[in-house]
Amino acid sequence: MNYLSKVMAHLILKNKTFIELKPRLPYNFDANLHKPSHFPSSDNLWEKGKYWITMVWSGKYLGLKFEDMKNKIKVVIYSQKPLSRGFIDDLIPELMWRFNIDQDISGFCDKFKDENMRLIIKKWKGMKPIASNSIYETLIIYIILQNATVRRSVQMLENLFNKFGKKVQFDNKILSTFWESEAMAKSSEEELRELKVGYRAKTLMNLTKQFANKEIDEFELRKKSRDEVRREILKLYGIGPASVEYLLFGDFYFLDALETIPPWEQKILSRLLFNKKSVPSQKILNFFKRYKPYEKLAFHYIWEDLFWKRKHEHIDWLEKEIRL
DNA sequence: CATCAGGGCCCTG
DNA sequence: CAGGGCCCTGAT
Repeated sequence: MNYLSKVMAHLILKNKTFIELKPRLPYNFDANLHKPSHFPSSDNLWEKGKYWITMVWSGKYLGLKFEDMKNKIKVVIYSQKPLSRGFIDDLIPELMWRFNIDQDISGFCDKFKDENMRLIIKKWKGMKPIASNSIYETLIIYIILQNATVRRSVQMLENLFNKFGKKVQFDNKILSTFWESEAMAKSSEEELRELKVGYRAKTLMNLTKQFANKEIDEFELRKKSRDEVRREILKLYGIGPASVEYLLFGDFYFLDALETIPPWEQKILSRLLFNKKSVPSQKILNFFKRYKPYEKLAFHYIWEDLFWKRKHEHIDWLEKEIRL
């Protein structure tokens, strides 16, 4: 296969399987499937009440379409060929986990009555952390976030998609997919560097090999406590306190895990909460203690509320803190 | 032009 | 435990 035909070949996913998921209430479809603070990537697409994302699962490339049906979620699973009953039976619990369909956060939504949080909860009640991806894929994203501006992170991820992933066509969309760790493990640090990932090539390769060698078991990790997960993940080369902070909340759904505030978030929260240029991060951490045991979830509500606002109103000071 | 910092982390001394 | 180096890119 020559280079051109590889680039052009989209997988056509025309087989459809319909399922319905029943989310635990309170549940907010749009606030869960779209996080405006995240950078855009070509493996997913959101519009009000609808969400498309690709998935690599058990060696198959899938397209998922979610639709908001009030208190249930309609999911269409697109695939190249019909899916077996067994395949679907394995997939459903994974969707339940990845899209955090069943977590109960009513304790948080009902508990806090301070003026600021009350108004934010009123808007976003039912917003939860969402992994959307496997832990391998998520760690890749965290690595390309490190020490880079948004534009560069986007560029790195798209380069990786184009080299190692596929393009799939379903429901009139063409989206990128991630890849299986084995595909990247066959590559080399030098080849990765050509994709402009810089010194992260070493980190990506290292991580990829550990997954390809099955040294990390995502499903076992999900059963462990917050501190066990933190310890295990920090052992990984290239994953430090900032990345693990995101991971514990965003992928393992620990709602209290708030221990470090990265510098750029510190600047934004200093302004938002204290109307000052730079407040010590300890002071910010102390502020969130009032939301115990939901410190990180409270952070998430405040953070995403700000970025939802940014979608339809210009916030001058915020724009200056977001380095594109 | 050159220099520098940026959604960090590792390694060294 | 502080601080230099790391790839690349756009800002200054």
